[in-house]
Amino acid sequence: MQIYNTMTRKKEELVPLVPGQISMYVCGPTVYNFFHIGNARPFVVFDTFRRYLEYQGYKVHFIQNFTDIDDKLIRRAKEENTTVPELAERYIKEYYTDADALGVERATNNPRATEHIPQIIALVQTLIDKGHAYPTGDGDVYFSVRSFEDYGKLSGQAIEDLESGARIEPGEKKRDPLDFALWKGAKPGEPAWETPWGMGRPGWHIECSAMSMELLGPTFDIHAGGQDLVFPHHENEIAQSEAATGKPFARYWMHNGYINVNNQKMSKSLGNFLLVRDISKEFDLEAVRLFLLSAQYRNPVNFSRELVEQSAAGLARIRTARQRLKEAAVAPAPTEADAEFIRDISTHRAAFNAAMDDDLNTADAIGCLFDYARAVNTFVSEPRGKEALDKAAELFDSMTGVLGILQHEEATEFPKEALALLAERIEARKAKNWAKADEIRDALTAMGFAVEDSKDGAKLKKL
RNA sequence: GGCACCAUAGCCAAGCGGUAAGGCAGAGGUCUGCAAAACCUUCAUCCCCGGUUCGAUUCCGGGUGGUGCCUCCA
Repeated sequence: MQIYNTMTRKKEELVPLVPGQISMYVCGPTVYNFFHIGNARPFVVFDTFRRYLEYQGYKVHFIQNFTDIDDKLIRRAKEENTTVPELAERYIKEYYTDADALGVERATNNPRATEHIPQIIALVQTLIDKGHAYPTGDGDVYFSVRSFEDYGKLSGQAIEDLESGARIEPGEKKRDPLDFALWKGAKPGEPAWETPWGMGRPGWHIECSAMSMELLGPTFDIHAGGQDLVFPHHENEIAQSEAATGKPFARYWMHNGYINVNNQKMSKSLGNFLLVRDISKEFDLEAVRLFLLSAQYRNPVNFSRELVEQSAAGLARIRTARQRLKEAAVAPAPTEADAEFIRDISTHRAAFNAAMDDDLNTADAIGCLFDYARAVNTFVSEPRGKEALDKAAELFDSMTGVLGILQHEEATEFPKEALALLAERIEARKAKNWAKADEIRDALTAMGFAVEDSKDGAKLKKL
C-alpha cells in the first residue's frame, strides 16, 4: 500500500516496523466542547484507514488521545462553574456519542493527558538533563528550538523564516522567540501537579510525545492528524521526542485536508464551525461519513447541506442494493450465471483494493462500491444460487465495512397503524380498487413512509 | 515575504502520457393499474498561453483564479 508521507512529500510504500502490525497515533480532540465537522474528518478518515489495514490482515495498534487539560478547558470550566475534570469527563462521553454515530470504531487506546503526568514530567526532565530544555525559575519549562538541528524538517520551514513570525508574549521568559512551552507554571486556582521545577501543568505538544512513546515506543509507524497540526504541533513533537530519545519518532506522517464552509476554512477564530451534534439533528451521520469520504483525504472539502443531501441519496442507493441482496430469491441449483458472477466478484474486490492501496483513495473506492452495487442489483433480479449470493454479500459487507457505512441496522419497526394501512392497501389492490389504494399510499406518505410494491407484496420504507 | 496545495459536466469527484470512473440532479425508455425501487440509454475534449512528445487533462515553463500554513485550531 502506498501512502503520502508529509515528511518526504511523496507517496511511499507502507512498510511497517513489525511485519503484520501497524502502530499509529492520531491526534484526538481537546475535550472542552462537542466536536465540529472539521474535527470529524480525521476521526473518520483515519478510522477508515485503520479499518482497511485490519481488513488487509494487519494487527493495528490505534491510539487516539484526549487532551483533557489546557487553557480552553480551564477557561470553559470557569465559565460553566465546574471543574476541569468534570468538564473533560462530560465531553469525552459526548465525543463517543457522536463518534459512534459517525461509525468511528473505538481506538485500541484513548489515553488522556492527565493520566500520563508522570511520563510527561519524566520526558521534560530528560530534555532538561540533555540540555534541550530549560526551566525559567517560576514554573515554566521551555524547549530550546535551536538545540535541535533538524527543526523544521516536517513543515519545510527554515528556522530563519519562522523567526520573523515568532515573538515573546509579555510575561514569558523565553530565551529565544522560537522556543515553546513544555510545562506551564501554575496560576492560582488552576489544576497543577508537583514537579522538580515547581507546580504546574503540561504544555500541549509534550502530551502527545509522552503518550505516543509510552504506548507505542520511541519509534512507531504512523502519526496522523489535520494539516493544521503540521506546524507547530507535529514539528514540536518531533523535536522533543527525537531530542529526548535520539531515535527517529514517527516513520510516516499523514495529514488530512480541511473542511471548508463557504469555501473558507472552518476555524475557531472565524467562529464558523459546525458541531457534529447539530448536524446529527438533521442528517444521518452515516451520510455525513460518506460525504467526508467522497473526496481523497488530502484534498479540501467544502461542507454544505446540499452536498450532504447528495451523499444521503447515494447512501440510500447502497442500502437498497444491500437490502435487495439480502432478500434475493434463491434458486434451487447454481447456474453458469452464478459462476460468472463469482468470477466478477474478485474483479470488483481487486478494483476496490487498488483504490484503497493508492493512498486511501476513498473517492475511487466509493466509485467501485457503486459499480458493484449496480452489478448486484442486476444479478439479484432473478433467483440465484446460494453460494453466489453469499459470496456477493461477503464482498458487499467487506466494502461497506471498510468504509464504515451500513453499520447501523436500519430501523425496520413501523407503527401498527402504518402496517394496518399497508395491509388494507394490499387488499384494495387485490380488489383493483386503485382509488382507495392511492388514497392509502398518500396517507402513508403523510405519515412519513414510502410504499414500494413488488410481485410478492409491498414494503414500507422510511422517508 | 517564505513554504505548500488546488483548478475536470448543473452539483460533487476519480483518473495524471494513448483521446475522460462513479454519485447526485436532469432527459428518454423498460417494468408497474399508477407510482416507487431497480435496470437500460443519454448528458464534458478536462482555466488560459507556450514547450517537450508520434500523442498531454495527465510532464515542463509562464499566466490567471482560488485556498492553506508560517499565531490557538483537525
